[in-house]
Amino acid sequence: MESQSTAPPDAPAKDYKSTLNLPQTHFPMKANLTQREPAMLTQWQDENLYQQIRACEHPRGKWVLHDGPPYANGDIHMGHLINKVLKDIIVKYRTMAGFDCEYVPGWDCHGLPIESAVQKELGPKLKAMPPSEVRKLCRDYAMKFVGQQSKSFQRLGVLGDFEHPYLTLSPAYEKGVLEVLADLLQRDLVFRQRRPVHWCTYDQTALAEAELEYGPHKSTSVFVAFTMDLSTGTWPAQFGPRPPAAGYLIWTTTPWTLPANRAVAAGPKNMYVCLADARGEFPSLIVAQERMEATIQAAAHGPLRAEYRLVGEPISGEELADCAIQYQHPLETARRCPLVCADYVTLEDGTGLVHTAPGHGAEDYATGKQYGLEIYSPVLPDGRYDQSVAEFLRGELIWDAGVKIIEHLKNSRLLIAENIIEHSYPHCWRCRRAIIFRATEQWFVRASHESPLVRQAENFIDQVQWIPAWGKSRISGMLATRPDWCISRQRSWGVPIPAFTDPDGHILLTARSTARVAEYIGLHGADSWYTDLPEKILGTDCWRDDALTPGAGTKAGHEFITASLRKGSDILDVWFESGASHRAVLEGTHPHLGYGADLYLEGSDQHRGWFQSTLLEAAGYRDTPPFKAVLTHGFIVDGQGRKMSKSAGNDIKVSDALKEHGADVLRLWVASVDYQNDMPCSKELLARIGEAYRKIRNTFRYLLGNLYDFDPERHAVSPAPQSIDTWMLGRLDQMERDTHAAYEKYDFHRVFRNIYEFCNVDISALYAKAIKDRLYCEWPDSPRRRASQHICFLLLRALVELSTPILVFTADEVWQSVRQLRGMDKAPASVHCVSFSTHMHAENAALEPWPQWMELIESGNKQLDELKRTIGLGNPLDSEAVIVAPPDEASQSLARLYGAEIEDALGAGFHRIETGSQWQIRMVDTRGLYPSCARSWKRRPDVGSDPEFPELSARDAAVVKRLRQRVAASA
RNA sequence: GGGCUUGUAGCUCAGUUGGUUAGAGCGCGUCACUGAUAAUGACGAGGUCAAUGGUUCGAAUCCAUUCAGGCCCA
Repeated sequence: MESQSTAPPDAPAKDYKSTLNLPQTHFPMKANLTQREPAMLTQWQDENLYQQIRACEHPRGKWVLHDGPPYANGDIHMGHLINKVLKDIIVKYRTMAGFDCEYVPGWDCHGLPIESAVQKELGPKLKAMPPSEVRKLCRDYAMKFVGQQSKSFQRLGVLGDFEHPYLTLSPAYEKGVLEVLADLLQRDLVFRQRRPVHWCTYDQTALAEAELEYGPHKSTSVFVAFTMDLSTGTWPAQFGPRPPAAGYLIWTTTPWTLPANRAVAAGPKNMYVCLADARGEFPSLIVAQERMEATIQAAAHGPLRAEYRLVGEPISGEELADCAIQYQHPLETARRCPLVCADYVTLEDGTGLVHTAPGHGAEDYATGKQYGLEIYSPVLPDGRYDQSVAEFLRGELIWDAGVKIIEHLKNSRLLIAENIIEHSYPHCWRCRRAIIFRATEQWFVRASHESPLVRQAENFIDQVQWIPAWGKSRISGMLATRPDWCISRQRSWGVPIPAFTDPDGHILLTARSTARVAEYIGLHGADSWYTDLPEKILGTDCWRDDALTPGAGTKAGHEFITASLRKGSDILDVWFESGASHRAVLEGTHPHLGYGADLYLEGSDQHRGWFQSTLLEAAGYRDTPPFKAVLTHGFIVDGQGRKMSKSAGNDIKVSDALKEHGADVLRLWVASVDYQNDMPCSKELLARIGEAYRKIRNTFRYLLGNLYDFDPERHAVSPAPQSIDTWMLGRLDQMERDTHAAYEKYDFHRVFRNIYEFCNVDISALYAKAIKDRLYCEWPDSPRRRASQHICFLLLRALVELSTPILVFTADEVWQSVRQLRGMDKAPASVHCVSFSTHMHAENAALEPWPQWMELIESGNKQLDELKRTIGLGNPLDSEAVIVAPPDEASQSLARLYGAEIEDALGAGFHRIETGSQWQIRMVDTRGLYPSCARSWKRRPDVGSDPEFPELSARDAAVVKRLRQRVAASA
């Protein structure tokens, strides 16, 4: 007798489960990526998958993404991950789209961080070691991290020529770097000039910003009056009548730099006033209005005990400079120096007038350059004054000179006040001693705004596609304000600047000599610069060439006796090295890739870094840009949008995330966020992506499971026009086109959304639900079932293809199951060797009139929910869909045509058609109306129509009969 | 402080040239199914569109300012 539930536990009825076509697959639901991925990776490497892909046909030709070299230092972090994964997604997509995309990974191997790390390990032993020894240790250090990072990148599923990466320490690369330098020299774009650098007088070496440690330091600060030469310029009327004597009052914490003073800087917008001594005994003083009180106080307690007070009106720094009154140098009475304007002058302390020594400070240097001041630095490497200073200071250690200078100023009655202050000051990271700024000779590339090189670079910028578009304004802005490029570093670990100096101080660094050294280093490596003799490197006893003379002039046809030459000890800025990769790699070590890469892809910080150095170098000697497009990504931030850092404790380690989620989940995360902005990442977010991954994986599993007996060659059937199959095909077509468009535009989060929502909504909630009955219950070969299987096959194929660039492991895992399907044994062994299916499905696809049915289905679902809550209707199969159609014949026949599809889409047991004024649907509880079929669990009036199977519906009875016949026939 | 840039539901994202009641998926809550089962389905609740001021008949959208982030500089 009828029971209330569909499958009573104690039902005596026959078990028809074995007669159903239930899904069968070995594809596991649980991904277990942490184990499976490394195993797949090993297999890829054993089979040399990358070379297999290279060997495939690539009908659309070469397309080059040129890798920016990460620094060979430390473990990889999330920044590396997004960069490499984005690159890999693009390379894989374009490969599957028919392009020949060779991916040559590179590493930046030279530079300070490695050298510092090695020096730290060495400690005091360092001093006794020649550069070539240090360089060997640096090389070992770099190579260790190249190996480590290479492994990590590959673990992320990145495919490329990891067997033959490009390394900036390889002789072939170094050769390319020097060739670029030679080309720039050829075009007169390299020059030599003094510039202040951080200098440790104890270790007698230049230091980089990263080698400084800021800590408290006691300095003697002095207020010094720089006597104005009132015979120059015009005394400003606002200050009242011209006094007999006056001075610019400066304040400094480094009195030892006073000998190198070349100007006084005023803030152009600051207001300046004139102070007069109450007793008329001392010169008037010019100071910033805001510093007036502090100055009067200081002067009152200073050695002169002067009592200053305000006279006249204030004027701006700009106006003051316009008065053009020079001053007498405090230590060289014959020298006259100007008052200039500088934006960095602050009013927080001092006098608002800044003592400017262009040879002893970065800002002072900039001001010096701007006003054409002498970059004067009379300090020797050991911290003693040279012979060019006042006699009483010659040979004096600068750290001890302060006292003498102050004494001298006191005697000249120029010292208005002095006191000891403690402030934060840079110290050498190695010896912990205070450092100084000291101007030394440096090599520069002419890259400031007026330079022809920058004009060419700006021209290039217009020809490049910047993604996102604002990258263009960003790099343009940087280029417009940049100074000349200082390319020399006083270091050992890098590519030497191949300059030679003869005993008379003539310097040899020309296009010709550099090209010669490039060739030599290309053969013997840069180490040979440190070990081999000049005559061997240059290959001649006498080299006739242009020379830089000691007086900074040039001399043509100078004869350099090579045996007497001294090799320069400077190396090139590492940015110069990586900026030459277009020459060293694309035209050098991998010439088939060619100049003019299709794409550079790095973090947006590289607008100042690699993009710019590449652009500048190329602009120095090429007519076309080094890249056709530049794509940038943002930086990782945490769940709150704050930057990630170890100290903040919100950082996520790649190794941890990999251990927890596997590479494909991390790759899916990269694809899921809009990388053009900051990319939020947190444990929570990754867990969320893990769920998305499982949904996609289960969709694959469902599709595979229902294809266990399907042979696309033999069973492919076009779906009936009214079938939901046809709608599914229409959605697939739409989704494929949209996803390809998104890939083309590098819009990976749109790719992700398309795929994910397609799995969730179109397949899982609608299609898979609707075709369950026909797949499970119909005769295996029935056209209705085969048509749906055909669609499942197309869905599977499209989904696996479209997700391959992102889910590189899972897609290949799915692919192995696809190959096991009937008739698929000829498919490529790896999905990575598959090209995208070119056929879209539009010709068979039609979405109409499904939007209308979707509304009915939505309404039906709501009613089912209502029935569930009110009368406890659990299973939709225990309901029927009453489709109410308008009375016209067209509507009625439409309803008859689609009725069964709507029934299935709702998971209902039966449907009827009624006539009404407008389209409607009504869900009816049929538990008291029809019996339930023991096989399909559908409640329908035709259950029991076959007397032989009273518990089955007509369709199920027929199928079971046929099965019985087949079993009998085969027996 | 300067250049570039971001801010729409708990999360990730859509929101065309300004135009009804701002959308999706996930997550969350409730329920159902137990023949996709450590799966699956249904329904539901979530938003002052960062804030303020302006332009407009009308602003998430245009303008200004502010706040909070990010990268690069100083």
